[in-house]
Amino acid sequence: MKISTKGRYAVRVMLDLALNDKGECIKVKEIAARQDVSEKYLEQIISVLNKAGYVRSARGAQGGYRLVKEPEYYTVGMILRLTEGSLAPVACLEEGADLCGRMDACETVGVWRELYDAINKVVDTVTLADLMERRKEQVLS
Amino acid sequence: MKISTKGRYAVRVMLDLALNDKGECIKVKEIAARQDVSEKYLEQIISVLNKAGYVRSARGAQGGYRLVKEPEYYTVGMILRLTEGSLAPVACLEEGADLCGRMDACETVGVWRELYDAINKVVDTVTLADLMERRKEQVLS
DNA sequence: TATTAATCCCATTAAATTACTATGAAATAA
DNA sequence: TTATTTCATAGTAATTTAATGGGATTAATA
Repeated sequence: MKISTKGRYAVRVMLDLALNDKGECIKVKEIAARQDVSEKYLEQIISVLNKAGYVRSARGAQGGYRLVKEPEYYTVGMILRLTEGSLAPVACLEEGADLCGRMDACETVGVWRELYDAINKVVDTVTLADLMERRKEQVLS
Repeated sequence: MKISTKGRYAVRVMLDLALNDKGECIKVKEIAARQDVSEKYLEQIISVLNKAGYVRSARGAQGGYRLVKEPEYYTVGMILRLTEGSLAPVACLEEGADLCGRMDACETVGVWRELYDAINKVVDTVTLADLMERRKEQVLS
């Protein structure tokens, strides 16, 4: 039941882009340095964000990335689902899952559904803007 | 963010013992047949439940397992934590985790903590007795 | 136009985890 | 004493994770 580095790093990349937005492109190298993670690995992760249209890239010298929409727009859930896949705690709850033969006899699927709902509720409620706000509170205290 | 078969099977084993309790020992072979999972694999899982004192074993012919306490006593959370380990979505929230250097600067740990709380709330609220009850409702409908 | 700095793309890999499988010893009822 | 069961430990194939590496492409700039 762990979120992988891929998902966690993706959230941190998006937040980094939001926090350091000065109207210019931000390079992977900068993000990697600030977040202290492998540049090459971040490259892969941000490529997923790029293909999904969450960030826009500029190639060549002085290139880099920026968020396409406002920080209010992106929820942690969107980012995690994109990078981690479904957040369902069991495969049979995934959208488009081939239905399990025990489904109607299954006494446990109910808990997993509740768990799934609880997880979704949390991650879909928090946006990048919320995380930015929290940071400000941290700095003040 | 998946619960492994180990954790899921453990819940099913415990529930199977609760549902099929007739005052006698229940053999792994029976449970494996009912739940349609590998006997040998279940043996390993139930051994964890045994060592934790959740079930009691009787060795030899006519041996088997039974729940130590009432189904009301066991929450899904207890069983999952025992078999899966901590349900924390990130390692730094685990009890006894060596603290991350970025902890105080970390803008994301807040969401993970909320997620952790939400997960714990669900799994700690549901007991085996609740699952037994749900099953009855399923059969009636 | 040449250089430099960046993204883009694809392949590889070491380590860990998952989900078993196998073997055989030890205990106990009949 | 035999059949049946748990107990303990080791092995293993497949998958996933978390990267690393090499090189092609693009674009600003000197």
